[in-house]
Amino acid sequence: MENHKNSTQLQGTEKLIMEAAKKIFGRKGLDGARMQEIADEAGINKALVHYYFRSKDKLFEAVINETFLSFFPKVMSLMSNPSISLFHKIERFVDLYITLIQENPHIPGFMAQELSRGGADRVLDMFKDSGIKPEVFFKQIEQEIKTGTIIPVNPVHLIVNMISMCIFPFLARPLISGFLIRDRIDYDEFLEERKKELPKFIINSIKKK
Amino acid sequence: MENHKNSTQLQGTEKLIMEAAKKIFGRKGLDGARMQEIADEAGINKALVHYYFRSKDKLFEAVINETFLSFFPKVMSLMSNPSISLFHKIERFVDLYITLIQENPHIPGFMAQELSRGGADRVLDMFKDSGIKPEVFFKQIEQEIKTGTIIPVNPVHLIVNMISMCIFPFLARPLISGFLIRDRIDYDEFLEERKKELPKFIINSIKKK
DNA sequence: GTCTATACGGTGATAGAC
DNA sequence: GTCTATCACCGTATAGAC
Repeated sequence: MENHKNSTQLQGTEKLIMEAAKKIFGRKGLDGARMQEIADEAGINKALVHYYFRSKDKLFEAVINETFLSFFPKVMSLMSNPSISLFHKIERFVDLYITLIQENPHIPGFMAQELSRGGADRVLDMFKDSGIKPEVFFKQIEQEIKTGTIIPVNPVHLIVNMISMCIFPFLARPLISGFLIRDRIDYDEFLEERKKELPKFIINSIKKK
Repeated sequence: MENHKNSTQLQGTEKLIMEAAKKIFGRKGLDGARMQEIADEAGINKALVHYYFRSKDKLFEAVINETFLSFFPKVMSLMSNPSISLFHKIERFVDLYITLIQENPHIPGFMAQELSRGGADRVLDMFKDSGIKPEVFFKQIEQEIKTGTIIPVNPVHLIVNMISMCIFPFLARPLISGFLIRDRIDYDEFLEERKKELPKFIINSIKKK
């Protein structure tokens, strides 16, 4: 895999374009986005976008790479750190995950799109390239099961559950907001509450009583 | 809201188009899908699609309506049935939800797309039109909290958790499959296992010990 | 590097024969 | 109802001046 600059290294116009592209692609997808729209968002001319990234596909590719590279390593290095206890790890996972998405709101849109586009292979590749092994987390779970701290669970279901509950609320944000209005609750409030409640929910579900 | 025929009432060519459109729109989205592609999938001519549905947008609209109408009522009538106990309701919810999606694999794609397109209002409207009140479910939770059967939980988080864990695995299917290969497990196996494990997981997480 | 103007292809939609 | 042929438009991409 080639080397990729990440956005903090990019400067000036190129960075403007990247940020604009994240926003527009994240909202409308590869097909729905217009190069004109991205140019407008970046406050520059349409031709310049092509000057920097050659084609729409190339630009999309670049955005995908940067998005996942800014995300996976952080989460994964947490998960594969063997010196953090399982429960503590769950707490930090939820907080990190939700916080990262709050700071990069385009991520869920990309996840969904890239996955439905059949881009799973790419994601799996990045995974391997990151040099990080999820086995650490799996082993940790098996260990706690033996110790009797938690009840027997399939680690795959557990991790799927965790990720689902962190990401999906962002995709369903407009829907949830609709419900929250009834209670006069703000969506951001809801998320902050969630950072506290979700770890409890998860730990409770596997803890031995 | 106007009356809509559902797919079981449609016949012949019109039904062929609807089914093809579900498939293609679900995979590629409104913008990514091509009328030609839909026509091919239906085994008919492109002009005929326009003959039946006037425009691409109208067709998409029709597919969205039918999709949600074939889904919401079933789930919602379950949730708002006050004579089913909370735990039993959770079990049936998971099974019904996952089974419905297995039978209509295009649903998750639509959910994600329609939501990211800002179609939440439409969904909320359908909700209201269905004449069903989620309050029943909420009240039931509050009741069980008072009784002491379950620990105090925010009902909104609980329902969001339930829906997240049912839907998201379908969006992430290609990713999960990648992981499962390692264990020589089939995705359908995984789903069947999930129908059994998920209710336990949810009930465990709120049950008082 | 940044702009304006334009070429080019693809796609939604319609007309009209059968 | 179903087809073939065609139009009109829009969006990507490039050429070329500054």
